[in-house]
Amino acid sequence: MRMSIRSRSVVTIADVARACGVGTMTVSRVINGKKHVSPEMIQRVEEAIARLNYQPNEAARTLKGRTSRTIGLIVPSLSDPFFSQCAHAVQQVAAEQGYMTMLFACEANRNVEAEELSQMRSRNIAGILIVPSSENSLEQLQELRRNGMPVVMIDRTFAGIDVGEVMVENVEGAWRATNHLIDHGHQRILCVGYDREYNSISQRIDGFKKAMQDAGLQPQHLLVNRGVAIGPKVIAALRSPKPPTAIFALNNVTSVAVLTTLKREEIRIPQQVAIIGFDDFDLASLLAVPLTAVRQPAAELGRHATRMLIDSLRVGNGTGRMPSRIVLPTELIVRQSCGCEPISRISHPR
Amino acid sequence: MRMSIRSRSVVTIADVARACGVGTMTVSRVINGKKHVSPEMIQRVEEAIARLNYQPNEAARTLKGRTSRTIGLIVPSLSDPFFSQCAHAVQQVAAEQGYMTMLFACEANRNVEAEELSQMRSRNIAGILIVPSSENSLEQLQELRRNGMPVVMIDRTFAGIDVGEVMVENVEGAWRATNHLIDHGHQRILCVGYDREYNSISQRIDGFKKAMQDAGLQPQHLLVNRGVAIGPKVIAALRSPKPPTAIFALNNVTSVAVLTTLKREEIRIPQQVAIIGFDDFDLASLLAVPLTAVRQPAAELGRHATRMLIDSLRVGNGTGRMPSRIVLPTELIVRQSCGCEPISRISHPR
DNA sequence: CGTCACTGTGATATCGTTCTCAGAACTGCT
DNA sequence: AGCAGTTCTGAGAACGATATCACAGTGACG
Repeated sequence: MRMSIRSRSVVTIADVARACGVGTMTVSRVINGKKHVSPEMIQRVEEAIARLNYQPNEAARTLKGRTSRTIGLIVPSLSDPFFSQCAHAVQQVAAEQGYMTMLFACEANRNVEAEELSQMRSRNIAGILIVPSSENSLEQLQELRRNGMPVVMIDRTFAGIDVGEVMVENVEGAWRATNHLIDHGHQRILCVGYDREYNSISQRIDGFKKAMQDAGLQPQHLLVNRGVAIGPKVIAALRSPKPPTAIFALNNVTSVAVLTTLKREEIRIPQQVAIIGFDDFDLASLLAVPLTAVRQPAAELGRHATRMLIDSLRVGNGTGRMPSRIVLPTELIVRQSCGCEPISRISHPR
Repeated sequence: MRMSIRSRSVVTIADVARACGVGTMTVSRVINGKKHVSPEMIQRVEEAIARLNYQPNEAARTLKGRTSRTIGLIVPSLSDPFFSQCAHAVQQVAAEQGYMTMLFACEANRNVEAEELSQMRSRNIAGILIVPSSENSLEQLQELRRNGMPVVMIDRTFAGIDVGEVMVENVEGAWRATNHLIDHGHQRILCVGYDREYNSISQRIDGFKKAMQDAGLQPQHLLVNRGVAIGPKVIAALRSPKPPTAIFALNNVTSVAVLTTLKREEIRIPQQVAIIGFDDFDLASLLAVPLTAVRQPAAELGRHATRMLIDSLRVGNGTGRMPSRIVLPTELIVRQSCGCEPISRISHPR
């Protein structure tokens, strides 16, 4: 009754030790590259490890107190290319540094986000990267911080929590985009978007306002709650007495929603209304009217955040220190939806 | 010297037991919903768990032999919306079933894929979902299978390995797309794509061939290796003596590459060349010429695969049984790049 | 030659959980 | 009463790795 059908092939450190005729500690020291092992012993052990195809059991290592060498990443969604690019970069950098990534898409569901955070605690996650979706999980994050868990927020922040932050220059980006429209002679510009509760979005709104006010123009806003169809409201605004002649869309999904509606209503861009979006995407240049957009360096965001997190794991294994802040620049990618000539006409084709 | 600066707040099962004045086994039984615990005891323990904010340590559970309740997902890339949608669905279904997802994008790098698989072994992953990128890791997968690890392949398979499979009807999809072009009167159709070594792609090629042969037409192919720019080759073909009048693109990235090139060269779609792509994407309808494409149910693929995997975890905890196979249907989304009228003209707007 | 510092090695305890087994208390049945 | 079969409970041994401590050996230095 002792032998199972298949021995499950679990080679343990003890097996390796036995094969070498040494103690487990010697093997452990070799695995972890610690001092106080003679060269020939290292070789002997390494041979045995290779021969037996031994791999350390991470669960045991984690249990014994070592960091789990796994970082958690929470994003609102993977369908949005901004987040998926970001996630990809995170995963890549983490892997380079010997960390695994545990990925969650919370789909902006508050309870899910909370559940995911609690799962992470359960699993001795080494650190957390999060594009936070709601203030509801702030308390939980605080609690994790207090226990020394490093946390880095990406793209958005909430006040009053000492976490690392990696953001983009939202104010500048929005300011530049708005100015570009103003330079085209637009005076009535509508700022459209969701989720004004996120500071990234509200920063963009600030940038828009500033540009308008600097030009002595009256900013107009159309901000709706998530789940509300924004298209009809845009159409309504366009049919009002003094309609906007340009639209500034505050993010990816807003741009797409607006473009879809404009197309359905056969409203011509940029003749009837110009549009600039915040957050560029791959296919923007292949659209019916190539979209002028503020490019956010999504992958860079992920890379920086991951490095920041892993750095703080390295140094701050004690109390988990050093919340810091990185702000990355954006770039205005001029295509045609703003009213500019096709790029191929004014510069070299590409 | 005993007290650390912060006690790290690790509430263990023993703390809960002590708080209730019972043994740890009783608490364990309550946590796992096992029999032989009195109702009032269950309540007492549950209260203490809530009060102390206790959460079981997954590392310890995993070590003790329980499944790690984590599944691994390997996809070639997250930038491709097909995979990111799929990944999202996986993550969602897994979460519903109480499993976490460990996500990897191997970026079609053979060594990375191998490394990831070995990491998974190390971490007592309960099961593996993979969109395989190369035959190189087949052996490793076999090895894992032999040790009772459930494996489900998504979208592609390789012969000679007994894993679960979730695929789409590639042959039918390609056949239908090709026929649609033939119905438009096209006789010289070029089938373009990468990665012919994947069976999903080769099945699409088969479907294309079959449709052409059924119609008594000569199939033409343009198949290049990954990393090769396909655009120039397409242009060359279009400038040949008897140029194709339609293109069938074998996947997402091919469609986009071809569209980009056609746009740059100012070749009109569908007048100069019609195009249908395999694998639809969100923005296809907003493109300069809305792309007719074969829609693959990416999310469904992920969902089914995850369910299959988790089912096999549930039943086959012994030897890891039941490789099975699911094939999902595709759908031809007719837009305008094939030469059809705009949808809004021939049916209700949407 | 004794003390010290350092290298190389292994026995043992420990991490937090669950499994095994054993016992206590209670039933029901001869 | 005696015995078997429940239900409820807990002590102790795992799981596989690492930290700690102990000990032997080797020079170095006074």
